[in-house]
Amino acid sequence: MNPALKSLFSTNPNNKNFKFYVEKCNHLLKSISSKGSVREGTLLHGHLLKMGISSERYVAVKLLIMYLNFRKPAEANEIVKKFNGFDAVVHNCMIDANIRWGNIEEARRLFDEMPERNEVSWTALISGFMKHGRVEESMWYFERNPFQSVVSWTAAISGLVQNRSSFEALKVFLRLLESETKPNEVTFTSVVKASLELGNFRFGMSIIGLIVKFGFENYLSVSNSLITLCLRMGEIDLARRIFDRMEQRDVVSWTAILDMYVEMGDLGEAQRIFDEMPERNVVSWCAIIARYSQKGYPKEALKLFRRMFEEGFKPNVSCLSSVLSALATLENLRAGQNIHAQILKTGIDGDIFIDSSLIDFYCKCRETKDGRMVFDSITEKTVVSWNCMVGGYSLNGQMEEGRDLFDKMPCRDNVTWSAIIAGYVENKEFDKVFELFNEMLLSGETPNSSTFSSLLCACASMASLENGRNLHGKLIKVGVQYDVFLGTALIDMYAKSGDIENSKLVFDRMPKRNEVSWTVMIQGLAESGFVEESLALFEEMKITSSIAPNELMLVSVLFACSHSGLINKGLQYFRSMEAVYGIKPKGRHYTCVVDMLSRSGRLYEAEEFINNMPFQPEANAFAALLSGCKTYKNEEIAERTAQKLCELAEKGSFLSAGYVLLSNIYASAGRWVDVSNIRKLMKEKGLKKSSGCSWVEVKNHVHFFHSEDGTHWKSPEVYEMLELLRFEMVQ
DNA sequence: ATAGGGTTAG
Repeated sequence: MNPALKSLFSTNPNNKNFKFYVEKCNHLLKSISSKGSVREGTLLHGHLLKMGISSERYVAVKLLIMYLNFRKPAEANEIVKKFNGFDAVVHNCMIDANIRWGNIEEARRLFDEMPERNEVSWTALISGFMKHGRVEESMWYFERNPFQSVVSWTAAISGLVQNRSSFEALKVFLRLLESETKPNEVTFTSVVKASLELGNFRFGMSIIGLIVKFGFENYLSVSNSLITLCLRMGEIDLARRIFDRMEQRDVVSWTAILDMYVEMGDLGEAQRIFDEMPERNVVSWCAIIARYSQKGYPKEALKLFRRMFEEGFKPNVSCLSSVLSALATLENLRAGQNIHAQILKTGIDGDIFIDSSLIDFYCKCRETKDGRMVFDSITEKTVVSWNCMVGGYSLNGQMEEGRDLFDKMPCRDNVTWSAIIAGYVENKEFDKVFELFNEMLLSGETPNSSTFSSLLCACASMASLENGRNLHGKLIKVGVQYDVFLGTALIDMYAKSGDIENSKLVFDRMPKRNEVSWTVMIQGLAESGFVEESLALFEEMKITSSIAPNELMLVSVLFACSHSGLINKGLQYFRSMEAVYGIKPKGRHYTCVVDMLSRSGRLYEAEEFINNMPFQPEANAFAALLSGCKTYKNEEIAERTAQKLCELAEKGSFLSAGYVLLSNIYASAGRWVDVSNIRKLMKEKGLKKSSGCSWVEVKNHVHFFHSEDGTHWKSPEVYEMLELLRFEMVQ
């Protein structure tokens, strides 16, 4: 039993300390009402009845509040009867409770029937409508409130912020200043949050002046919100100064500063702060786990999750959804299934955040069926749950299912559009990509940096410079926030479309670069023929950044070496791969080396290199060697290589390009019998020389032209036009 | 009436 309750029961009050005793009861009532159990409350109520103090007016009010908190309307009504009907206080309690229970209309009815309303009644209704997203009605009451205290002003301001109307909130705040009502610390925390939501840092900074003027700079809540504001503004030093200067700090202050270090990627310092925190609660645990998961450190997030258990904290709903998100990133199906089972067992299922995380988790683990099962089980789906499912299908290339859901969605946001567009990009259905983009614009949805990165990726795949440039212009016009993803997509688009100058320009101007940005730039330079620059950039990266070389960069580096005849340098890079960078060379790297040696005529070395490979070489490696044999007219090695290629062909792991190359070599040596044998072989296997293909875009529609099979649906017109042009040119 | 924590797109 509750020890405080036990001690109360064992005390016998006398006349002298009776007042103190009632005080004690009152206090306990309050504490049980907010965090106790119904049983404790009923016990205490019984005791108060016995002692004859339950009819003391303020005790009775507390009892009423307690029963309302426990959502026991019958018991609450019993108490109300004792008041001989409703008075303002009872009315206000009932209004408050009904708002919490979602019965806003009942609250309004109670308000209307009040003979005399006070400030509390008005404020309850104003904030009640705000909580239910009914901003206009709330403001209607706000404007007619005869009392207009700081509290109702603040209720309106914070309500507007909650309803994503921060601009309106700031306008109300300015009116408040003109009205000569003094704002308080709650007002300031709300106003700071408003400028944070708006991203209006200038306003935020001027708020700091007002805070000092009104003397609230030493308030804990004000300082905490200022720290968050400074962090989001990038004023890290200022945030740290405010934190250091605070006389007292609470979990919120510590969590905010911890957040900063995770944000900066300084995990060591974050860990240190976390260990140093004088106090940790479930929220701070959840905060750090969530942040690690969001910032791309899923393994660390899971480690912390385990530690949280060890230290005796029980994860709550928000913590579990972060953990599921981390497991989704790691594609750890087993662990996620365990958590899913735990969730079902403890009966905390049915949370929309958890369910959305589960959908995403199953889809990322390629189990779209399980994801769909969770999705179908949700009775009240949100945009996010829809997005998870549509995105899940997109991710797995199930575009038909994805499109089907997309069309059925009751409302879409820019994540929805981005998800489906990304799916079509991944699936290389580029005409659909631009079709949907136009539809998106028509629907009035504003594309963001994510949407644009997908579109630019499509342009890069099509080497469509014109389209890419248009998009670049459009995204400047829309005022999209630049981020690493978008910058990288631009670099890639320009590089793959052959405009290496602009590619470099974007790269140089990026304030922050990640591994992909460097990879894409190094690759772009190498493949555009700027091999020295590519190699120089690779070296620069090793010295000036904290990014480690990766597999893809080394493919580019080796490619650059082989195309500029830097054989020895290339071989050196190849050898240092495992020894220095700790990257195990893959087939592609070996192929680059074979290519390097073959191009320079070191055919015997190349052959030996292939023979000594620790695993099955790529067909392309033989092709590269064959190509060298053709250039340097070495039929002996060509013969042996051809033999190997044929063996590969038997196993079925062979490309048609290899056959074509082989037949070309025989042809150039005049060995027509062999040529026809290969052609026959290709026919038997149903292989076709992959046909040439080119395309143009007209009005955002991509038209393909294939060299062999396909005729474009407007071919006759195209040829007619060509004939016309030729005729005019000849004249 | 207020501050710190949750799910989705690249």
